[in-house]
Amino acid sequence: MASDDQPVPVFPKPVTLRDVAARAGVSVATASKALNDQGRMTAETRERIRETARSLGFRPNSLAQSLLRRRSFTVGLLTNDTYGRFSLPLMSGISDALVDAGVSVFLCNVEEDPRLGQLHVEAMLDKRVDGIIATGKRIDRHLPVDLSNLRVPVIYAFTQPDPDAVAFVSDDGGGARLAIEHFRRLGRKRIAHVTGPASFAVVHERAQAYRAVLTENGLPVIEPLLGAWSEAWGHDAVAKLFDGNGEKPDAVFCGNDQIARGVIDALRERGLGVPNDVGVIGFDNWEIVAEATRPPLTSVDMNLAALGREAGLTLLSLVGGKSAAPGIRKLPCRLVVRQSCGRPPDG
Amino acid sequence: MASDDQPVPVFPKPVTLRDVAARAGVSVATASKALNDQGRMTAETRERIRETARSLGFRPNSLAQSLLRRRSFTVGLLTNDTYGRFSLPLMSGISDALVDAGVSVFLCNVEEDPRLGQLHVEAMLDKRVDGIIATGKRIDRHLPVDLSNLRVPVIYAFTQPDPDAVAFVSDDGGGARLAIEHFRRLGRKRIAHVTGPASFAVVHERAQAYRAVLTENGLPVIEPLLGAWSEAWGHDAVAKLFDGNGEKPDAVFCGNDQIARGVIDALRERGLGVPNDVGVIGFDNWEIVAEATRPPLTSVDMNLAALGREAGLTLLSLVGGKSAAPGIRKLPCRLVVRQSCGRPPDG
DNA sequence: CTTAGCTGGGAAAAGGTTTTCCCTTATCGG
DNA sequence: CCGATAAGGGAAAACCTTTTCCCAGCTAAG
Repeated sequence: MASDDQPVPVFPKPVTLRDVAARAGVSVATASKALNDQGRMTAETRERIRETARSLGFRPNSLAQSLLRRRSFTVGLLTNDTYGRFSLPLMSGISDALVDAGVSVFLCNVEEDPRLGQLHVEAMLDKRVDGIIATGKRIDRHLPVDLSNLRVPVIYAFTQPDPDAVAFVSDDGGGARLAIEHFRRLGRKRIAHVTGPASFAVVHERAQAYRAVLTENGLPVIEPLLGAWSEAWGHDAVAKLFDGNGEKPDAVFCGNDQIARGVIDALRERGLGVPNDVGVIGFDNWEIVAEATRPPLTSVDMNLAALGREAGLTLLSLVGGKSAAPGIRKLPCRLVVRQSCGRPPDG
Repeated sequence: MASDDQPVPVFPKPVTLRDVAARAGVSVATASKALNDQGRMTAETRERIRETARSLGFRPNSLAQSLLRRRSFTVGLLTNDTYGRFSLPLMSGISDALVDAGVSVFLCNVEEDPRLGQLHVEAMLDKRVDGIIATGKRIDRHLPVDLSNLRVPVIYAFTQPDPDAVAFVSDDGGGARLAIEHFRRLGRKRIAHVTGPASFAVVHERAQAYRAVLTENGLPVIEPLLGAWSEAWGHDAVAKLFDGNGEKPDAVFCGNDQIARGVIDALRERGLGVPNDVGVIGFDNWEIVAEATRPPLTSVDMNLAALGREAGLTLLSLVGGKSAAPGIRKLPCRLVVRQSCGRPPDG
């Protein structure tokens, strides 16, 4: 009585199926059936109910549906990639694959904190997610959580904790091949490889592909230079490659775009032109870096969005009760050609 | 009969409160009360029920709780920041503020697609999110969706669609002040400003602060150079600033870290040393860029995680029925000092 | 011994939807 | 006109939890 005027904004009560039914003069059962194309009734009744629902702005309460169907139409995405460089493109692909099925995605960044990971996983399970997708920064950089023996299906993207898990990763060996073959086709003869630390599995996988392609083609193999994933390392590596007395490389395949950036800067400092004197290819195709490089950097793209799509669709089929063979699925990379290797294809 | 052996993994049925109650020999009502510290019963009964729940691994079904409480303990985060450079730190802050309240976050990237935006917002509302946080790439870069008159509270972070909305943004003017004051304290006299396009509100806000601080201190104002948010523009801007005949700047305040990067590279090409000849400060403190710059870049950090925290907490109080004054809340930036201005504070 | 009051615990409704089963009425063939 | 059948629609259970009563039994005061 004292205060009819609330300053707090009051939100209207959602309209329920019951409201629709009452307004249309039928039972909730009939209303439900009308809206879901179930049961039998005259076309007019069905249409009348639908029209009523429309005019009232009825939207079924997903919580009630989920409770009954034992499916929440949500999935969880776990990541520890703070800046989202990998996980966001992945997320886009996943979301893209799932949005049409009406599935939404909980994103949880667990950093490297097992406690936080545990907390988020429990929150997801309590919310009855239909499944979980776990990503890492790299295939052998796992999340600080144990997801085995959960009550829901789990899919790994860009990481693989154990051989029995269902995992989608990029074919890094294939990506390396793509790069080296590209150099070869352009006539490059002495191709070097500057990459990240030995502690990463992909470093070895790519190095192996690098050696294989060169050997297959009778080109000299320069022992890959392992270092950090940084620009600074790219810079230093150029010193090792170009400051000696031996024959100099005419191409450098880099483990990521930042290394490539450092390599290009260092080459410029030595008066070597890219792409004329030396061709450079990066990895990751991190557009914001690759495009800003001078010249714009040709780079191997891991197709993360596509990878996310596949992971999303597979999770969906798992949720639907189908089974999926355990193990790794490698998805192909693609080469994005810019101007750091010379002779772009169309021009 | 024909096939007892399913190859599909079968997930165990979740244990319900009913199971706990049956096992403990009480009614579900009593079981519920025992677990929620409600109602009256002997301490032994309560403990027995709790022990039973523990041993059975009971976790309450969040969907059922939500249905009853009319709160889903989820919020939606809308963004159009594909690479997540801004939205991921924001997300971390939000998540951090909400996880203790048991709230999970749906992340939706709507790109620039109104249809996708609509789709995601409807999915969120159907899932009965308790509220929505909308972010943009910049304060005047809005999402392609209309969030007014929704059934749930909405908070904007890093963007503000209209003056009546509740919005949290960084204090870009204050950030600019921080940078210029820093230069001034270090004794820089001719401070230039190279920034983004005129179409961004923050460009003007920062430029105004830039002019104000210089004027207050009797230092010369060099008309800010507006261009793109790119390295290339930073590069070009140096030509405009340093290739003429007039007196040269001894400091450049840049609109983002990429511009700063371009500026530093261009200065180096002209034989000008950073920080000795020219000091440089960036904006955004995008660590992966700022730290890789040579020398490492001093940069204004927008405290996005803190901003996300505030936004999250405010949304929570709004959901709790409290009200929040409409309008913008500006949160302070901070200056992260590295080596691009000379004389770091401690050493 | 009666009655008020407390204690421990349970029955049932509520939340919103879907689905199964049942009932009523109309239609049709004979 | 009778019985069978189909058509249209409704009642109620189910999903799982919380919360509001309510009841039975006991204690203590009068």
